[in-house]
Amino acid sequence: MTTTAKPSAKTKVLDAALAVIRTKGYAAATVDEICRVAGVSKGSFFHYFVDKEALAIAAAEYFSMGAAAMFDAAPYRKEPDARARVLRYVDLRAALLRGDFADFTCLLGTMVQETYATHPAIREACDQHIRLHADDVAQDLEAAKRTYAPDAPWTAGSMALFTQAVIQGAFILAKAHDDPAVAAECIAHLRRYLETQFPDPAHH
Amino acid sequence: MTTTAKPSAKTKVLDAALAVIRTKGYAAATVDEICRVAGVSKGSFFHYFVDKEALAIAAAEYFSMGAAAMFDAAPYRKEPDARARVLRYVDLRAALLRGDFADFTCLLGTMVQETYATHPAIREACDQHIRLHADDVAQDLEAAKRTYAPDAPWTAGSMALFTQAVIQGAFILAKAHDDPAVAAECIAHLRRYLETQFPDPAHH
DNA sequence: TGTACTATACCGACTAGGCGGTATGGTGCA
DNA sequence: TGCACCATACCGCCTAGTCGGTATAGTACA
Repeated sequence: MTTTAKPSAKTKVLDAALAVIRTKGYAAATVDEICRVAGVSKGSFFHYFVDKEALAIAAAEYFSMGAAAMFDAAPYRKEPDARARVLRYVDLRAALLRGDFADFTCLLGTMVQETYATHPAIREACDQHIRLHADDVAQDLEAAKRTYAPDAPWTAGSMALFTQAVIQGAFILAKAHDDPAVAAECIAHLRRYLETQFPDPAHH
Repeated sequence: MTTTAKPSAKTKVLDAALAVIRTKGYAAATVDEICRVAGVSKGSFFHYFVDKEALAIAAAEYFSMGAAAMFDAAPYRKEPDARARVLRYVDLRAALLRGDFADFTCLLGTMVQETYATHPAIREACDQHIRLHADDVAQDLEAAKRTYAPDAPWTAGSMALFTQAVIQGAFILAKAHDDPAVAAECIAHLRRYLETQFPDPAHH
């Protein structure tokens, strides 16, 4: 994709919003700072977004669409076996833990923590996009379940949400300890759980 | 304990801070609102806390100590078998998902998300207290591992952090979907994982 | 016992600055 | 000429934090 040819002011604001909000949260992210980081005037900002809350909702969608495009284009998608696809998805999530926290942590999880009670529209947007991604994961899980664990006592949807919970929680612990390695360990446990729930006949 | 006889202004502020920060996050929680909820003047607030950041750090400790006392007094602590103790801890975490989100979600996870980059002292306090609790869990896990899974490829410490990650992530998903049941499902998966990692000879 | 002094707990009006948001006007392109 | 886009100056409110002060209780000493 990389539509870096002519980044419009709107796109620059959205990119800046991702960076700033992921670093300091929604409430502490000021419109002025987002404009400064975007290299855009306040007039431009309010030309595209009626208020700060609207930016947050747009940023949630922007983040979600970007992530979806990225996962959709990832090589693991071509893996024919559903079980392997699930595990490779988890491996990809672990491999993404590089660079600053603002580069790999989840905007949705960060925002919803502090807005769920005060900004219902933001909460709703975060929920929607988290579930959009979880549904993608659930499709692979469903396929893998049919083949490898047809009688498992959980649904693919529930397992998909669990994967997202582990990832979100891993981000929190990593931020707290200031070390992405903590998140990697958590994802390793998630992988082990999935392996046990989808017993591989080849390794039996 | 229940020293509810004469709640000092300081204690009232700390209780109010827990409620307000868990509802709207650190940045959006204003000193004025915390004072209002506490029924205390602003003068009292700054008599006990040099600034808002100091309150956050004190609140982290207050929350942590309260939680530690609660878990320490919980009946599952008397369970002689370490494996059962671990599982009953998880069951307790699930049982606690009652009432408003501000009643059962974690202050530390909420605060660290939005302060890790901007308030190092708060980040440090959250990390310290998360790990304090994780260390308690790790002790039971270590004992269970010795008996039920001596050759498992993970450490008790790593597994303890994983349990906390699942719980933190479960809170995020529950807030996003506005339904604590989501968190309960996640914790059920965590329980299943622990069961597989500590194979029970009785059920074999 | 009474009195002077000190320390601690607490109060609420106030300030200075930062905040989200607005008003107005300029610029480039159809 | 009109419109989309962008810039700057500005506004009013809200914020964390300050400051001068009061109430209460304990202590020292005659």
